[in-house]
Amino acid sequence: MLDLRFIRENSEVVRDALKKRGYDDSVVDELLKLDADRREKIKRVEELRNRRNVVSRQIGQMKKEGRDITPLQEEMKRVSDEIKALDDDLRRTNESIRDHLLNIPNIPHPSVPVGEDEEDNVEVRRWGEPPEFEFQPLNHWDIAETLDIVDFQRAAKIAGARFALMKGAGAKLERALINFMLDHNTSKGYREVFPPLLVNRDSMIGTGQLPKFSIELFRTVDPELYLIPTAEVPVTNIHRDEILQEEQLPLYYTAYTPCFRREAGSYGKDTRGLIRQHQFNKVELVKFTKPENSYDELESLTRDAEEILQKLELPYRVVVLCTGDLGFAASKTYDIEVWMPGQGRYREISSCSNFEDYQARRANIRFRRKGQKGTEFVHTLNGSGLAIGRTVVAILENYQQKDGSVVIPEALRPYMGVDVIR
RNA sequence: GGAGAGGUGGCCGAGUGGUUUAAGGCAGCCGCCUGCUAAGCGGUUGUGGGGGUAAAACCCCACCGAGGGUUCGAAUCCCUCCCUCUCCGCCA
Repeated sequence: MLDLRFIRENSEVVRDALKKRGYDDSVVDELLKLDADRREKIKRVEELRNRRNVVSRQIGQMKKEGRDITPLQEEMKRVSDEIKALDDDLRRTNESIRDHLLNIPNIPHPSVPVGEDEEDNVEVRRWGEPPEFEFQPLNHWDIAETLDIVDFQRAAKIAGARFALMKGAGAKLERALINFMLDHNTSKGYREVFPPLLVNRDSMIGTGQLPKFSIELFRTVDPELYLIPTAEVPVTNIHRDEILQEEQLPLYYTAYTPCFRREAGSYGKDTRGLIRQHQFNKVELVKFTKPENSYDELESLTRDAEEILQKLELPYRVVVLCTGDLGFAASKTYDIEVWMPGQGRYREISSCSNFEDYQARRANIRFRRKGQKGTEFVHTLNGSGLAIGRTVVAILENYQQKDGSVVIPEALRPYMGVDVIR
């Protein structure tokens, strides 16, 4: 959420940001009107409240002295009624302002390239060479089914489309990758947490999933809770409504969680295989930082995620998302895309973002500088480190052998206990 | 699921309708005093918002788990909800 005062004082910046993202900017004018209206009403209602406070004190005094207070009481009755009416009015105005604010995306960082869609994302670096095969490389689902390590048929019977049943070495590969990544991340100074997988509405609003993107979420009915689409949600909300001390920052967390996504609107996309599932595992990186450090922290967070692919010796590239492709709450995002021989292209395996104070303002996460009055919002960042399912895909496809077996990357062998899946 | 207790400022803790529109203590910060230290004395200490100012100072409003209600006036009375704790039941 943006600061209303910021919008008031920098309306052109906000309008410009909305246009770059392909959003309608008329909301700015509506907000400015509501804001002026709000402040006018606050002024009036507070004057009335002040009058009521003063006179009520008088009444108490007079009553003690046994004087007649009836006329004052009658006047105050009218004042109170007026306050009540104005309060109702003001509440509606505030709600309307909040609705508008919650639906305005974050402002892209100046370094973010302007563009319409993923075609306009800009590659910033590559690592590794796509492997050469002396045979036609297979899709991961063909490899997996042959090895009998993923069963899509039975998963569909149990749950439906976009679910997978991992079996044998497939299940173990999943578990090995989780442990491997968590160990890597904790060695980089991230504190491991295992959060709730169902969260309340306030948490979803805090990180920006609600109210705008409810269609993407699975929800329980009684009580009303939401299945997390990413560990970003519960982990960022760890410090919701808190005031941190400057010395506590930066805070680094890593969490393994399953993630649940409706994938509404992606019908027909990646219908086969493990790429796009309703339930998938992910290891996440989350940072809380001081504002002046957040962009350096974004760089190091991205490098931390990249290192996992380097250790696994999987070729990848890093792209910076353009304004049109940038997520709603993000100011700047690097996608890490791993090479997938079965598809002959790079596919997203991690998304590392700086949200600046956008989530912190929604979730009310602040800090106090030593020796200074007042508070500031922290900056929040997160990135996948990494998506497990897609890493499985990358390993199966990049390490496939002519005989149908799959070699396990060396760094992963201590976790897998075997060198080859056959 | 049943029964009960409780949620007050960084912490402890008083407060059941009007000099408590949050006492007192602890901790923190500042200063003073003392040639003896975890001693004494005084002051100070939150968050958000509106106004004001060149910027301050300053003035005002709100905040005692959340939201409603009663009242001239609510931490205090009433209603709904949330959370925590204890006991019972059930349970991985």
